[in-house]
Amino acid sequence: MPQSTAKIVQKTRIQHQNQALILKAALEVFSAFGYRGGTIDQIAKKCGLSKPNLLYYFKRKEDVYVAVLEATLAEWLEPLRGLDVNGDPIVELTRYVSEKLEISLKNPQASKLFANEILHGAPHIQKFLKGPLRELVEEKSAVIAQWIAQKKIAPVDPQHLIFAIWAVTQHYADFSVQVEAIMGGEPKLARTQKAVVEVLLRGLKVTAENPFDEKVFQEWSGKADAKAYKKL
Amino acid sequence: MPQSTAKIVQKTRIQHQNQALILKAALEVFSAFGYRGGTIDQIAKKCGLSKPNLLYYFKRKEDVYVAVLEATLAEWLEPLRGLDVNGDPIVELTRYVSEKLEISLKNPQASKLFANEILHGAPHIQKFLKGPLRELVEEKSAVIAQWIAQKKIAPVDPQHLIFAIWAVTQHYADFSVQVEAIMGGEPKLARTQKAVVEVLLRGLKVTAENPFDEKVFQEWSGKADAKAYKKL
DNA sequence: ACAACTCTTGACCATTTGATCAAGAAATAA
DNA sequence: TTATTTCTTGATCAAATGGTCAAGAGTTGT
Repeated sequence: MPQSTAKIVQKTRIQHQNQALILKAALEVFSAFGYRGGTIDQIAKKCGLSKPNLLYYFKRKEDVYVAVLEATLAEWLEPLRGLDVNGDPIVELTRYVSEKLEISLKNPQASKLFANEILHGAPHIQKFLKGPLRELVEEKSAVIAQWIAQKKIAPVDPQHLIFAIWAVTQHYADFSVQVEAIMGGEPKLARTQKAVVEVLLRGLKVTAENPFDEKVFQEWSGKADAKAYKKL
Repeated sequence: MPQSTAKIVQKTRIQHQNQALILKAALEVFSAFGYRGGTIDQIAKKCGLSKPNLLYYFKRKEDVYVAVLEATLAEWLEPLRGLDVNGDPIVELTRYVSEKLEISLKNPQASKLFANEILHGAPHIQKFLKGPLRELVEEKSAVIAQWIAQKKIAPVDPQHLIFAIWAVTQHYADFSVQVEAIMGGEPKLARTQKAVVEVLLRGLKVTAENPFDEKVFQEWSGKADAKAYKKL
């Protein structure tokens, strides 16, 4: 008998090779046209396989989509993982923002694929959002909250800070067409990185000239959602 | 003879009425499923018209899409238009950010429709991006640059600041599924507004405690792109 | 009431597209 | 070589979908 049901467990060299071909082509097609917009004919043609041959490796169109989508999720989480509570907050956050921006811009297709999935209700990755992603955000929110408690950075809502970082960094990949239309061309990575870091993080710095704002801090730490950060 | 070619110029009461019905249903469908993903059957069913009847008002599916898309563009520009060079920068920017966020959250479908269009290369609104939108951004970038020159706010790249504001405010509408998955429910508008304003604008404030940073300013105003802001 | 115009729809068509299948070609193991 | 498994594809299907058309129903002005 052939393979199990939907996915091929892992076997021959040629399987490995063709699956990689398919996933690569599928990323291009789905990121450009969306799930409904992309066709398996397109994908098959793009990687030089016949349509039935493609369907030999992935039984259904949806299987191809899910496979390529899941391949991007790990990459998505990676940069945030590195946020180290023992490091200097500004250094850590600067690294995170720069890295996230760079990854988004280096692989805009993955970013767009992900954005498209979320935009249409994330029908295939609900579990990822409510599971690993949520847990990681909670963990790293706690890290940021700790920095605030230690008065190393100005008080902000950690979750919303993370959202802001995601929003801005992905914006340059997902909305590249708009950015380029307005700026009249592709912006330079280094320049964008600097601008984004400044916009997002300057307000957080605590220095001699920017003392920690006790008033805002009191107000902030009195909030009802302090529960989430108390468990430190 | 019937109407002109594609669009109906403006005639009877019943035309007005049905076109409004169609556009409303089309917004729901296209924002949820994208252009390729949404079908005219869906739209027709949703507004209680037969498919041929819908096609009587809009000859082609694309015409429906373009019509509903264009209807959102004006709304898109509106909040930024209000940025007043004579007002207090922080007040003006706070109003802009709050307003943009509120509009996005009040009409997430329009926001998602727009996001989807850009995400897939903006095939229908290239002119809008390179025309009215770009002009408005240039105009308002100049306003922000002037505030910086007057040392009323800290130096930032105005265009990137505007991008950041767009990115963050739209994030809550376009990626609402992700936000809700992580926060465990729909966030409160007022709370989000406050957090977003803080994250985006706190770094800009110039007060006794946050003096204007001459060093960064020198560096910034020496940049090659100062050309764009010199024409003030 | 009548004519002219506007609106509505059932039936129909052509194309696209996801998916199947049987049969043959390649590769692999004996 | 031979047997077995893996891989490939032309032909074909059924469903979905954008779009057409002619004929009839409704509305409006005179």
